[in-house]
Amino acid sequence: MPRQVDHDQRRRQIAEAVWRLATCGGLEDVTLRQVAAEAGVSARLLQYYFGTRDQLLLGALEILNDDAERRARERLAMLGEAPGMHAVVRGVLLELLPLDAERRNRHLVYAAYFVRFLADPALAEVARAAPHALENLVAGLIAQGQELGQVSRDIDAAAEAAFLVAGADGIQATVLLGQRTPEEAVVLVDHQLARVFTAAIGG
Amino acid sequence: MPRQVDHDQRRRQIAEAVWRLATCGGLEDVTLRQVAAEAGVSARLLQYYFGTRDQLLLGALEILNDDAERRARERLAMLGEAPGMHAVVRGVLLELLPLDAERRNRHLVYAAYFVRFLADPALAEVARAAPHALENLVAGLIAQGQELGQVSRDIDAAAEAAFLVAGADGIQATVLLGQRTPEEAVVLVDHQLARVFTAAIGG
DNA sequence: ATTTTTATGGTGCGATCGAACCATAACACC
DNA sequence: GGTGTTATGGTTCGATCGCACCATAAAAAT
Repeated sequence: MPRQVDHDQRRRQIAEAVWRLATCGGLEDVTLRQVAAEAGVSARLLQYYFGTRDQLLLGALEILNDDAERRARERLAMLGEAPGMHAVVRGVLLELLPLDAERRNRHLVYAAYFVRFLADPALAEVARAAPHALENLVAGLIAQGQELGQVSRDIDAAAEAAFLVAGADGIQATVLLGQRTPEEAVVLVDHQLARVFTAAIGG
Repeated sequence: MPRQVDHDQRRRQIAEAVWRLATCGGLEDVTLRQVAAEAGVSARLLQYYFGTRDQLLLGALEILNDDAERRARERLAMLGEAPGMHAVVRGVLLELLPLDAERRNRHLVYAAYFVRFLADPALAEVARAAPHALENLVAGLIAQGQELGQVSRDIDAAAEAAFLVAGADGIQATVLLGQRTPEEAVVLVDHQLARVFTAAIGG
């Protein structure tokens, strides 16, 4: 059935236009007419595929989230088999940094949506799940590292995971603002990881 | 001269209306008419005191920054004389957390402006200075702590300062999103501080 | 072959936006 | 007591917004 594919491709084409506009001028620049022009379709099509403007913003965010999760899984799979706790945690944290255009734009879009997350319940639900799941994932990996002797028993896995994720998130913002290069950001993350994991970086 | 006072009070009154609207719906809700209604003045007055809408957004941000710096100095001064490195660093980091309505609203406004920081050069300049200055301040305090024997010589002051500030910034976001209570945020920051500073919290 | 569904473009309407413009009290200055 | 300057309200205009509505070609279903 090529129909569902076409349908999803159209939605993606429109969603990408939303992202581009949001990264440049925030959500206030994401007007139906501008999105239509950016996507190269008629404004009527936005209504057809998404409905109202709020639903368009919500839909574009859902597609972005799906992309983020899929790409993260791909990159983690590229670490090879049995990658080791250190490498996996590193991979998760690096996913939060704007190391390439794709991740940079993704986090810019999240920033544009941020304030709306607090007011709009529908958006809040979409954004609520991800960060907490990330922390738990990292906490679990650190705890596993403790059982394998790669991490000291002295450290609090949950507290350390929360601060690592939060730190990566904060460093992300500084990179987006141009106050730090992506390379410097990676060095900072690795510095903290080296403290938590006794083994060296190269697995 | 009561005139300058009146002038600044009017600007502040209008700026506060901008902040309130920005925290609720982002910058797209900050329309001239809405700001005028929220501030209880006529729309004409916004033009009189700020000019165009862009200048209004810029002016409101400058007033917010002045407030932030002044309040931070006040709170740091409240630590008493000779507060110790640990307490000062803690005070700086806690200033980044939304521990009360004032700081919460302040960081919400920053979040609403964030994307625009990247596109608008005038706004970028206002936002560029603060974070880097904070990191350098914390790095200097940690280095002082090393000379006083309160901090181990093994740690990298600059790298640790950067990650502490970034971590506090990331934790701030989780608190704003309601994923963590302010109390939990303080615990997380203190956990990291206790690692860096060998002495106990209570100075 | 006809009828329904899908996919697309265009147009128009009421509301709102930013900003320029006009009017005028209140006060300052000489 | 004129005479500017400051501080304020109101009105209006062209542009744009979100969106409802209408038309229709292509495809699917019957």
